[in-house]
Amino acid sequence: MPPSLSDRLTESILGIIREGGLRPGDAIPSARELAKRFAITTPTVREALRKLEATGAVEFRHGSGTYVGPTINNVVLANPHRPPITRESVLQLISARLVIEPVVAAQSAVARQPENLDRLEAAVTNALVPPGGPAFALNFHVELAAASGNPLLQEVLASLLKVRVREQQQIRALYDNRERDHEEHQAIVEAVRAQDAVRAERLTREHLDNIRQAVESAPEFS
Amino acid sequence: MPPSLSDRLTESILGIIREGGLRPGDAIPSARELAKRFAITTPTVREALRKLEATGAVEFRHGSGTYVGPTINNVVLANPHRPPITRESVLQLISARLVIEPVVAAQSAVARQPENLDRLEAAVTNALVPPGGPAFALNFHVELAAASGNPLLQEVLASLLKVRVREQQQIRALYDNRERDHEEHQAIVEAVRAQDAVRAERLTREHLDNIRQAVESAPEFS
DNA sequence: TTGGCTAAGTGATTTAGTCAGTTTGTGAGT
DNA sequence: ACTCACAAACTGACTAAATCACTTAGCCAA
Repeated sequence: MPPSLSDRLTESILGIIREGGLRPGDAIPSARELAKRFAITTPTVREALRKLEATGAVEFRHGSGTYVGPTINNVVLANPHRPPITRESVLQLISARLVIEPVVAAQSAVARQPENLDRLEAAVTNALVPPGGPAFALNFHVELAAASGNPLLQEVLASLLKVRVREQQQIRALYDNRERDHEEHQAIVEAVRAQDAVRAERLTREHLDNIRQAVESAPEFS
Repeated sequence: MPPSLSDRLTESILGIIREGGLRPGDAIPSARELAKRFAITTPTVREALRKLEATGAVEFRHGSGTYVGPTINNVVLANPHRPPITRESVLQLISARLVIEPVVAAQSAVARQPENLDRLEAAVTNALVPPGGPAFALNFHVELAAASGNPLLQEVLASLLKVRVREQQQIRALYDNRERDHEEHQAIVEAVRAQDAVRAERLTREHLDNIRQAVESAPEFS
């Protein structure tokens, strides 16, 4: 089964982006322009662009243009069409994080890189901004993975945590533990800064265990 | 900015699939049927379906129909539009796996579940089938994660390893270590079966370290 | 300088149709 | 009764030519 025209088109458009050295935020040629260039019609171009949109490779801005998306260089992604959250899936998520995050924290402690530590600090302080604040607040757990120096680990954690944002408000409404979170985050940062991998790992495990207990003790949510 | 018609449409189609209890492989209504049902036109429906196709939520079969895809219930995905492989990205991948997989193996050892162990055994033996064999061969490392009992860990590993298939042939051509792999896989399985988490973790780390050394000592590839 | 208007460019969607595969059932031939 | 060939009927793939909606930039007047 030969790849469809739409498939080849997505590859061609990605080629335009990559060979052109375009980065997230840059504009790509308009749909009409692409249609003319490939000698096809606009609906076909739009199908290809929609596929790229689904994976965050491009973004549409009505009336303005089409732009390179933030996750075009990602290797793994959070499924934008993932199933709705259930209590079970939340606990599964925390279990998975309990396996992965402590060793990632340990890795960050040994691979300490000054510039990433700064971002980690910022994430800790951002955590105390009131809800409704800027949406681009750094996420502590994602930055903790970023401090490992391996962008893949950051992607994995970011993808896993994107699931959470849907229900973040619900959980916070049930159990607002932001102050406690903040203290525990700060302790982890100190361990990472001290390059104490064992302590960073233990503190992260305890931190996530606390979160799990909070969720387990919370009543049902939709 | 209100969600576009296309966005709402993808959600509606997902609703049809989920409320209808459809599972991967099942057929969904034809594009014309969906267009009629939502009182819109087929190009619009196709855009929405293409978005779902990009994430593996649906699959097209020309002349036959549209079907529910294999990854519709995934939380994380391998980016189908990921950037081309480089030597650096391969080493990054192995580094990330070196962080994650050993603890996952340890988790599988403690969470031992008989039925998953059977699949793990099958994956080990499948590894020796000659190249060109069935494409649906179980992957040892994915099944090792599946044995942890947490489907999220399986998804993460499967997504990370999907990157590898593109270059798998290249690596194998440069350094065919299937027999050695097989021995090491078998040793890991035995540790898991014995519920020896510490040994499973150590063996997995050593195994990945060997792979890393093989890649590092290999000459450049495109 | 500021404000509002306008025109060009862009995405969003429609309408109507053709082409190209797949599936299924029917009927002729055995 | 069985089998094979073939013809609908259904499906996705794509085209063609518009119109609507939104954004941006420029211009002009207050």
